[in-house]
Amino acid sequence: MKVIFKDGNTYIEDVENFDVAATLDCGQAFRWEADGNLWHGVAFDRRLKLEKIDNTVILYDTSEQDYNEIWHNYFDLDRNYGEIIDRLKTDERFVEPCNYGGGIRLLNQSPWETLCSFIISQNNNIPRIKGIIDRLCRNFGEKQGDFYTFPTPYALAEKSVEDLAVLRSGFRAKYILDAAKKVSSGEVDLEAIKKLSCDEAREVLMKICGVGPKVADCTLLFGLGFTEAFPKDVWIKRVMEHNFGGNLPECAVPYAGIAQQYLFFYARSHGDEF
DNA sequence: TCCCAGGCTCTCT
DNA sequence: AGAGAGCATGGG
Repeated sequence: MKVIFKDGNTYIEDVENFDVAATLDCGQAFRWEADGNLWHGVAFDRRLKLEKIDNTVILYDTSEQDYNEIWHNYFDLDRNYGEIIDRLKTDERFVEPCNYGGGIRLLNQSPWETLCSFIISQNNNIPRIKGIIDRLCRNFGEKQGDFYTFPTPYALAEKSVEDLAVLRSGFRAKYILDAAKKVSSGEVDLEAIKKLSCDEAREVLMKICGVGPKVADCTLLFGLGFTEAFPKDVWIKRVMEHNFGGNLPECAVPYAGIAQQYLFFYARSHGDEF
């Protein structure tokens, strides 16, 4: 991999295991849209347009500083996915999922946005999750040029369930507010729990009303860097039943969250029995 | 129309 | 501890 800054763009050349479309559309983040081969979205209060041409990922209008401070880590470019995939493939059942989804990279997202987004995700479908998050940003985020930032927990903590009716998020509104209150008050310190063990951090997150094991594990995995977190949604539960007898094989345990992404992506398009 | 969605809380055993 | 109802809303 080689990173070049030229004409105001960032070019990531010879990049391995980076399928831009799969990474942005596999259900780990909800603020990315495709316009043909070009993807655009917002993360960490910055707008980004990107696409992959041949084996180069181009981040448009991105300074060296933004790349170094935001996008390099956001796209998890320090991780060697090839090694992880090789290890997973020592178990036959991971071969097809890895071949199919091996271009998915974990997005290291903002902890608060991740927590809030996956609270909204519960018992919901991806198109509607995106719609609710879009309305959340438009109504309570900050307008910056042609986009809206993700609202802070402080901005949301002072709102009421009635205020949030514009989101049409149903029973989840009260959960969003409880999360906003606990995070903004420091009762749940999203930075501090990065230093805890995965189990301890999960326990803290679950103090929020509306955060159970699944939402907590998504937050741990996509927002707090715990690759051993293993979110179990309806798809993964079926995959685990049908193919793994309920337990992950040893080779997947340290990277359970990454393995989970491959299994989720594969199962959604191929069905859960393989 | 019906079923379901990247679940969780509450209640009842 | 485990099972089941109810939850808001709208996409397919």
